[in-house]
Amino acid sequence: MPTWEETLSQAGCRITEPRRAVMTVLAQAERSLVPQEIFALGIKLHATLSLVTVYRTLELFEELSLVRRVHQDDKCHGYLLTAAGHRHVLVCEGCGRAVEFPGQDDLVALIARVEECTGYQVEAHLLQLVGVCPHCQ
Amino acid sequence: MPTWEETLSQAGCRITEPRRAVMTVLAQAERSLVPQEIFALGIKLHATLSLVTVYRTLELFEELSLVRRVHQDDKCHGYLLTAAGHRHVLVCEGCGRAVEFPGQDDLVALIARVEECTGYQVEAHLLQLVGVCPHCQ
DNA sequence: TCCCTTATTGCAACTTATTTGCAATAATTA
DNA sequence: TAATTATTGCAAATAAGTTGCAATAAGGGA
Repeated sequence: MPTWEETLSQAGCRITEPRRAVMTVLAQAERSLVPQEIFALGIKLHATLSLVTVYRTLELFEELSLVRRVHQDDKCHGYLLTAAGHRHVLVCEGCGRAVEFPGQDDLVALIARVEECTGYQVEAHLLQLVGVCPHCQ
Repeated sequence: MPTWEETLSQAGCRITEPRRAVMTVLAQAERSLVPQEIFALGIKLHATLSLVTVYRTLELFEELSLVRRVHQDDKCHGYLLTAAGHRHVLVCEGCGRAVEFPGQDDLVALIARVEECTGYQVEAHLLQLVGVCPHCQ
């Protein structure tokens, strides 16, 4: 598994201080963060960081699958570092802390059935769980 | 199953032209619509409809579970009329057409397993499928 | 049916979120 | 180290959603 720096280089992108700051913030976060939050934390690491750059960096990172967006009922668009092999997220409604879990298999049967019933061809799925984490219980 | 008018009345809310327009638009839509779209269609039914009212109406309808929000990769917050008993949506990435499907059972096992692994208490889930509908294939 | 109460509406202004153009800056490659 | 060009940050524009408030209209009761 390549490092994020390698992923960036291979895509012909540069490794810069702002990007490093965003990545560090996300790596240290134990919950999903919105751009504003990433900016607020990131500026401590790179004093001239701008919010615009945070947006652009997140867009790039998402294209490269380095981060993923998580959807929440109210605020869409929290960002989370992508963990290898994991595709689903469980977000705590109390503190926003997030854990990832595998769980492809359970969906395969479901998706096959839905495809048959509806005639749709299913290309992707969005599965997120919302709950209360051990800390918040 | 009560009509939406009954649901509104029982909640102490009034049945107004703007609300009727929003409901009609959603009932006739075969895909999820964003507030702007609902406004554009709704103004044909009620000439003085305003976008502000659309937002407020959608908020109310969502509280009363008359409509549901659907999330999409890019644009969050499309709205869809709630069908009874159905909790999941399959959205066509071509035209936005949406169908609903049941599918609780498959998730029960998955959720139980995730709860055990993570220590989280799962309260809700967001499952949406994205695919290509028969029309668009 | 008309009146009265009060929920609802629409306007205008505001806040928040996100995007874009562009000149200055800094990362890489030779 | 110099040259090339991706990237940055500013400022301004755009988009999305919210709020205060006076005017309006729904619906219960006389």
